[in-house]
Amino acid sequence: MPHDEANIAQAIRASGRRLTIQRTQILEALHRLPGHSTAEQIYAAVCEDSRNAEMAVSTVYRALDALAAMGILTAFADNGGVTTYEWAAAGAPHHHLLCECCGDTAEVALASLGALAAEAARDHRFAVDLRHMAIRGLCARCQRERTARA
Amino acid sequence: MPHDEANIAQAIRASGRRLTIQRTQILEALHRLPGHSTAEQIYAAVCEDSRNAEMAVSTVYRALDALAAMGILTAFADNGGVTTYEWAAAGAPHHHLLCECCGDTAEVALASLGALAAEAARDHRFAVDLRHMAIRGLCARCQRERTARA
DNA sequence: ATCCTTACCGCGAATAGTAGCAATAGCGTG
DNA sequence: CACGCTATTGCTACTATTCGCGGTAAGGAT
Ligand SMILES: [Mn+2]
Ligand SMILES: [Mn+2]
Ligand SMILES: [Zn+2]
Ligand SMILES: [Zn+2]
Repeated sequence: MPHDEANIAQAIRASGRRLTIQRTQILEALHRLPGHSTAEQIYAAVCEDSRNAEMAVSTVYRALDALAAMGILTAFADNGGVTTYEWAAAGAPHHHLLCECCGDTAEVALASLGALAAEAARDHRFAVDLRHMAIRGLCARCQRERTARA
Repeated sequence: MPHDEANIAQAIRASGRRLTIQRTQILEALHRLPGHSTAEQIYAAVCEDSRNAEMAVSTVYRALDALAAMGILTAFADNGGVTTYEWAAAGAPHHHLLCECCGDTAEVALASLGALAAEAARDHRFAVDLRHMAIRGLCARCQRERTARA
């Protein structure tokens, strides 16, 4: 969860990983980008900075994967199936409502997910990953359109 | 939800879609395959049947998509990100617990998802799609391994 | 049975993301 | 600071899935 340079660097090394220039540049790009970003967007942001040498896209995918595995970033698959990243520490813990119809995504905090996690733990000894969870369904607008058409 | 030939055929036509031989063969393959299947597996099953002429893979993807949109099949992205299909009417309504660590998936019924749907509807006018929902986290075994290692 | 509309098919190209591998470069150690 | 181990990179090939297009064939209506 550390959001500042020094702590992130330390966390990366403490986990047996290495702080490469590529990862540094990716983290810088993430600091510049607001909210949710995809690997392609982050790659583009890295390329934009003329001080950076060229980087392979696969490096971005692998770096984001590693940062998410460490809990520094959170990831979720948006409606197009594209993986989307965000600082884990950004704002309050929240979840995503993805409309299957229009593709819209909303950030919300759902209290009843606590009960879900408790039930899964009690009945199935399963530890639900609540961070940045994506829930699919229909947004208000698309529900209206669907009932209007029927 | 119809599981038998005649009802499915009728539902397909009623929705303005067409019951092509390709779709018939895909439905036959689905009847043969047990549990969850991926598009590739269904494609392989269609090809296996020597009575069938060759079919393009993209046709399978499109057919499964259409059948899922009609509610005849349900789909969810398994741990590898591979889309997995199942008869919507098969067994009791259930959900999936996907272990992010070992990739294992378990089928369970979670009562507290009702409260989640209610909360999303009340606070965000969002209709959660509870059918075949996939929840990620850590299975019992992987939790044990993780605490043992720490 | 014949016609007409248009949903659907096959094909080939494009996309997001992963995997394998040899070369490179962090970083803990002496 | 030089050394060695191995995590990581760049590249390329590959997988799962989607998309556009011109041709085909369901199936409702004469
Ligand atoms: Mn978010
Ligand atoms: Mn299932
Ligand atoms: Zn919507
Ligand atoms: Zn597991």
